[in-house]
Amino acid sequence: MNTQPRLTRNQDMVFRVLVDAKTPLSAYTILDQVREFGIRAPLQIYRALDKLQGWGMVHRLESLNAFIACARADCQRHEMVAFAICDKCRHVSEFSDAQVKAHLDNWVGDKEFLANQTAIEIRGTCRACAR
Amino acid sequence: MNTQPRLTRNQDMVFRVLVDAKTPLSAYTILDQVREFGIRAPLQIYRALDKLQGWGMVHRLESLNAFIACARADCQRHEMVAFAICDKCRHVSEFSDAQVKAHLDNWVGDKEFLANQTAIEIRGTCRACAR
DNA sequence: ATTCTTAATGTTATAGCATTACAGTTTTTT
DNA sequence: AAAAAACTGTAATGCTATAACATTAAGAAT
Repeated sequence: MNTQPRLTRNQDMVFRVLVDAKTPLSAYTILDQVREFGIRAPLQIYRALDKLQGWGMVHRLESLNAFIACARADCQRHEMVAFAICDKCRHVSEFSDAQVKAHLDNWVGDKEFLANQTAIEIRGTCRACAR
Repeated sequence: MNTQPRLTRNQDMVFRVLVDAKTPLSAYTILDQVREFGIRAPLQIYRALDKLQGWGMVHRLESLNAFIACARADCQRHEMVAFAICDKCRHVSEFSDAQVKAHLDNWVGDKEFLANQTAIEIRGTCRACAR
């Protein structure tokens, strides 16, 4: 988890696209939106995403194969983060629960498992879509 | 979450492969192992996996795009399940933590989010690989 | 038993997601 | 200025998943 320098051109473009979209985007969708600025290949997107993830500015949603900008103004804190993903409108709520983190930490501690990264993704229907 | 009838030929083959492998397998890896029995197309695997997942006999590991047989002898109970995945040896520990479940239920309850399915996947290094 | 209905199968083609390999450029450090 | 490190560009390829359509098998009802 590196410390974050100034963004490069590609990184900045990718990040802006994700910030503007309120919804998760696949790498190829991002690509489509930056083609007009000269980016042509998927790898250019994936490389930028890797860096942005490393800095905690972007999260990968494993169950969607998609990416979303970090919801928190200050992207420095990296506690355990969880997502509630609406399967109807694709809205994503990001939250972090200290108690959930504590319990999982506890479990892996017991097993002497060295946790690196944790994905918690709840799929379902948000309140707005539930009617 | 259907009730489970007797397995069909394809379902049975796919399930056996997953039970024998102690480690998660991709759909295409499964396919390779059942080609000799006449299965030729990915879709045949995916269809069997869908059913097996519906019956709780197989879990999908979202962060690996892979599948694993349920670790519990009795595959009927479907509480919230979590996985600790070793990135070195690919060993997967399946566990379920009532307290984690309670906290997440709590959170989604507050938000009036209708949870359907929850993935909790901890990536890291297991004890055996940590030396 | 024959019909009706539903579920599962087989096959081809295609869509969507991600990485390897290699060459070149820019930026930072010394 | 030279060396090292980070980033970029491009093409090719590999892995994951589904759409569409035709067929077959299995179970239920009369």
